Amino acid sequence: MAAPARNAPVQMADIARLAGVSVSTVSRALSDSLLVNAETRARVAELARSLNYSINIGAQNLRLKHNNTVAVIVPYEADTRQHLSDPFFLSLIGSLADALTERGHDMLLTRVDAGRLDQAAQVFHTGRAMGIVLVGQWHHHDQLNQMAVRGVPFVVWGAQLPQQLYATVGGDNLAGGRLATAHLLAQGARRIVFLGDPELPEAALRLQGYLQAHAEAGLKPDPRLQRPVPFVPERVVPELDALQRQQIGFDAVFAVSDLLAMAAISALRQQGRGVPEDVLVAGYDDITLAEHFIPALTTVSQPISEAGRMLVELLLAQLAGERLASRLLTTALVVRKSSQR
Amino acid sequence: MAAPARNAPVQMADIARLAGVSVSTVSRALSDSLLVNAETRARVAELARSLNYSINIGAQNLRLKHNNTVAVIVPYEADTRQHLSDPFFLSLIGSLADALTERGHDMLLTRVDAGRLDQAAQVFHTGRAMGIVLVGQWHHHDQLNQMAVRGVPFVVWGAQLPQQLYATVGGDNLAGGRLATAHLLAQGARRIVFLGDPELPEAALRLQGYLQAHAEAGLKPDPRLQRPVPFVPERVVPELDALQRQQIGFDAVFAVSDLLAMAAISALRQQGRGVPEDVLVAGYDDITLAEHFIPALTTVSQPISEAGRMLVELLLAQLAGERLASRLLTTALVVRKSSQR
DNA sequence: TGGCATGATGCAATCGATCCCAATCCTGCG
DNA sequence: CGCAGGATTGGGATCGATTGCATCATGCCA
Repeated sequence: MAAPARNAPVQMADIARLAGVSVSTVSRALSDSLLVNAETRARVAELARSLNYSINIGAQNLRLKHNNTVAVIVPYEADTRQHLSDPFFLSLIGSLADALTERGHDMLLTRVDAGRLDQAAQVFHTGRAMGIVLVGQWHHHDQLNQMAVRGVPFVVWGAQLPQQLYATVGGDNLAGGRLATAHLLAQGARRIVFLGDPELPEAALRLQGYLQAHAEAGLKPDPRLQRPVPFVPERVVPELDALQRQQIGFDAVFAVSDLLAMAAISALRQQGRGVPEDVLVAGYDDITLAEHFIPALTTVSQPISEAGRMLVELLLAQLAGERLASRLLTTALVVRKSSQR
Repeated sequence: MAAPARNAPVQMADIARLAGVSVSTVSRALSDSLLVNAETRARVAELARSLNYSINIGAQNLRLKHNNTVAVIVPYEADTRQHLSDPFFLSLIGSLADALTERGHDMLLTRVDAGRLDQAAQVFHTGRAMGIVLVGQWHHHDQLNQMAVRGVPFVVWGAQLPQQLYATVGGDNLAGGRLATAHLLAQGARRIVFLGDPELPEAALRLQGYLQAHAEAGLKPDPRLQRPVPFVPERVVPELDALQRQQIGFDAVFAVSDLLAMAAISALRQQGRGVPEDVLVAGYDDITLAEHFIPALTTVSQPISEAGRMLVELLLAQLAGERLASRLLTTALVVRKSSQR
């Protein structure tokens, strides 16, 4: 058994003493500097290994004034005390973790109150992270512009807005909304419910796509079919019930997230209406389960792992001084059972 | 507009100069020390606020030799290059993020090759984190015991094993397996397929529960019904096809994860067998979608957010010097459509 | 009026690394 | 034999904070 080096945070000084050299030399040796004699270098390296030494990153960062951790910040709505649960965001976090690990960066996962989004900058100002990836929907354009002006390096997953001073990566929400809607129309649907909160830039763009598709088909959708529900599955049932009560007919549903779409299908079932027999449904995100859901869910896929890589790439570019433009990722319609009679 | 403090990492020295006092005083003032005159204290605080100063955590940690970030480590299988996608683990990560945020800790999310699990300790030895939460299935009991011996503070989400020197938090897998199986038996099933890889301690325990339930009912399950599939939905189809080809009949399926269960339902559909009419199915985890799946999925729920809190609690206790025992979280059977004729 | 307790502040060492600037040793050449 | 110059190595300042101890002014009491 190896020595149980219990309370022994080995450090350079220890190695130096044991090797009979100075800390300077140890430091150089461990960073493979050619300035130190090959033999000494080997001896020090060996000693370090056998002592199970690992450098103190904090001290190193302080001295070098650098830092390779990236903060991934997920805002939450303080009022709903909403927890981290939407599969899409979780997947995005997973993909960010993968992308960052691949490039040798650490990932700090933090949550902040969406109302105090400027707090996000703290993680940068305190030197905990070199840059920030902001994940999630938000209504806080201005706060973000402020942060950008203050020189905080960050990128955002979300929609592109006019006058934005920061870089975003996001799916092409307009195209996505248009694709899904056009598909439903092509399948014969004429009264398509839109489920989503247009207060959020991403949902708003999808709604625009929805309207555009109608226009292209020479149709004008009934505005009563646009139902502003937040990203909360529980809110879907009452919405559909309301439609029924108000006798507003519909033959299809386009939801801004798969979670909402699935909740809708389930609610329709309760009402005794089958999908896709009676109502066609399309969702958004293409989460893992969309495919396995019954009926398999037609949806707009967002390239999640590309999103992670892209966000990281943009952030790193920004840190390197370049200023890359925002990226619009192409979204694709995935046609499955739920939208085909 | 506030001054765009572009490249100005304000620091104590700056405040000191502007306030006409020494850094010592600033340091004390900002930490509300009674040693400094109330008036000076206020002046310094005000100055700090107006300069938008925030302390450099790295330097502070170095000096104080403390640290409040916790590393959450998700091992991955190097061969499958498996990405972070299982909803259950992602949810667990979410709940950990919540629990840690609540207690004011930072969360470092890291991935390591499951084969080199000892690398996990690096994050501690380099001083990046004060402790570790290890998430996910593993076959690496020994490496973990090693880490424990070396004094690395960590807790594990997983099964309790004999001779383990570290603390775990996990669902009561035995009870879970027993509950689900007993329920299926009570519904009249007699030949229940078990889908899961018993190489993983958690799945093994669920299998044990499966066997126990049979024994309690005075039944002996056909061993050919135990199908070792990894946590990968794609592997389910061939498995069920094989059963069909080999003419091994069955009237129910118990899968060790909801993802597998859903894949199974979908595969059965392909074979032309309905759930629950022809085959009863139960899953495990109770992920968000289990409820919305059609048919709604009977499953064993694991208290995810409690899990997050518990893991954090155990880790913090360990860091405080106490050594709390491992925790077995009670699992509950959630009966839904998929298991009821 | 001198002595001393008390309150407020500053100096300088320290945390664990890095790296500039010597200092030392060795070798080769004039 | 002396010295230039290269190869190694060490000393000590530094990164941005914290804190023990010294210092200094003040006020109170004998």
